[in-house]
Amino acid sequence: MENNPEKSNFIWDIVQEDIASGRTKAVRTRFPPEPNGYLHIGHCKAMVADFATAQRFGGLTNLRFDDTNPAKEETEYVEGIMEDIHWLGFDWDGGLFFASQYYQQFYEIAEDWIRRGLAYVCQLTPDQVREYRGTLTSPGVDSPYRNRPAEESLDLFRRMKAGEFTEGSMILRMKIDMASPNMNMRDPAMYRILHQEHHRTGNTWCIYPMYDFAHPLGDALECITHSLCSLEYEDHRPLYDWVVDHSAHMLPSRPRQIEFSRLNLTRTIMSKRYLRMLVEGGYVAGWDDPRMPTLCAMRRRGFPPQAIRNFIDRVGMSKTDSVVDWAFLEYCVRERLGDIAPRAMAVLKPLKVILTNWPQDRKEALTLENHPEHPEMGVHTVTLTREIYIEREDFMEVPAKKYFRMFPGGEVRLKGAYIVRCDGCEKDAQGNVIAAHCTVDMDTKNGTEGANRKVKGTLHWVSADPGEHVPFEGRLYEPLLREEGEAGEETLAEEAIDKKEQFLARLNPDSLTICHGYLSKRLAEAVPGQSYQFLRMGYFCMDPDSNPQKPIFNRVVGLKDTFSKTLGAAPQASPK
RNA sequence: UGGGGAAUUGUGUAACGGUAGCACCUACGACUCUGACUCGUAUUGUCUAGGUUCGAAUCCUAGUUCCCCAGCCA
Repeated sequence: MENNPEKSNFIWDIVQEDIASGRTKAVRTRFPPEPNGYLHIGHCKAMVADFATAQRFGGLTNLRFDDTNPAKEETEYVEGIMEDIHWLGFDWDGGLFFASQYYQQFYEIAEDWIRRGLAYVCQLTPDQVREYRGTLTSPGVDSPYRNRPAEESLDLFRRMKAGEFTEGSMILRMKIDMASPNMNMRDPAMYRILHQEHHRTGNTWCIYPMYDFAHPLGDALECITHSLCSLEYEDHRPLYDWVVDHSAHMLPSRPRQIEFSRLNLTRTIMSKRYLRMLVEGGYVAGWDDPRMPTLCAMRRRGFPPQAIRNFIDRVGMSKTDSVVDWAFLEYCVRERLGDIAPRAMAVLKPLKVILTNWPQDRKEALTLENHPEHPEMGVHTVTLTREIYIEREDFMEVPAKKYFRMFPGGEVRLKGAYIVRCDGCEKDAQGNVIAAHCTVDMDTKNGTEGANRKVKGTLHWVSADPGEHVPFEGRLYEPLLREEGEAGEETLAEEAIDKKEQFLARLNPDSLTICHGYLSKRLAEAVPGQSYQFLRMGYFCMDPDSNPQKPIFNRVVGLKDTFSKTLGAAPQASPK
């Protein structure tokens, strides 16, 4: 799909031109995550941009961990990120790299710059640096250290490296232009002192390069032709080019940065900071809580990787700020699962139904197809007994308009079994319906001539016989955030409330619903990670925390439901 | 009030001076032993105002709105 020659995008057009002009010989891209957290759906767009662009032009993609800040980075994340990339079906055919492996080369370039008067050691305090930087509308002021002799900076820089100074006492800065209208060009920091153990280089270094210095150099060192990144780096591009240009004599190539818009999703937060808050504040069960937008969470929830790739491909690539509807992702998931997920019957919120004319001990095995469109996927059997469970919402004592499920006096088909007529229901002392009574039309068994009679409704069901079903826990998910403009959100406009509170107030209290139901017995053989379509209820994936005593299924996504909308539209008098 | 970007239906994205298309969403209908799937139909769009042109989403001019930038984060 990403190689469809019919479809292009502005990035591929640029690459194409670069190839045509001879500027680019062999396309090479890089995917450069910082190992300071888990990848989320937003990263997929960058991943597809990087990997698919190279694939399209027969090039290679490097995986490069941008590990220039030891304070935030951990090996755990390196491993998680690699797992997620592979899960999505990508491979770093260009090789695996770490920015930290270039520390020595970066250092040599830095010394070269100092000698050439392109960098200096600055001993302003962090606060002073900020003051000297000026503002968006007023130019900055030169640091008093800006024109110190190169030998002095060189000596200081070497002693910085040797660990003689404390964190924050000095930095190495590029000497560009403190009056530049582009804030990034106002003598940006190249190196800061960090007495921190690095997850790969240990204590070898105590000075660490900044992104703006390390990234372009890493790209150039790896002969990256097209360095793709998100829009907020647009005004770093002049700096990116400056860095490459001023060390060109020490670099093998001249990369080009191209920016594209990030992926945003409705009712989803993508900021690492807020995601961390959710995890650490206990609002979710962890980084892989199925409500999270992280890839490990989506994997656990049961999103097929192919669906995510299709989604990203369809969202497209542009420079327009955009927010994609969550429903579009769900569509892609349904499309994929609809094709590959075996069908099964499971009742989420059970209501007992007694088939009054069915003999007490009669058990009848019935055959159900595993997939209506893929007969090669085979069949499975279910057992009909006198007492069964149906979905609570499939029964109404007083039927709503256009309701063609079970109600007294009405007929429905039990999927794969018989047509039954409902005769009435039992209630408890509070008036709640606790069971429905039906008569089976014995001439309508699935597959026989009599079954061809048309009835409007077909219900899924599970035998109530303990030997014929498995109790399970179903976890139903909704987006983590409330609908935009939903009731309760208007209060958030108050300036008085701080950002964190505003965010927490947007949390959807109904993002997780747990229900206890029954699986048809065949699902006892399910394994974690495997997805099924529970007939009429949606796609479900067995959770890794499942055990044979208590299977747990996550609802990946519901089926498209046009009926409940019409039901919801017409106000109902009937109690829940 | 500095600099850098972006504006095409409710959403996302095409159209590269020549019929504004596709997908999602929505609505209605057909089909159906899943109110699913599938199929069909329909509504809604070029930020504004000028200009160039036989012809403008596209080129020009002026404006409007939105996003990003003042980390020793990436």
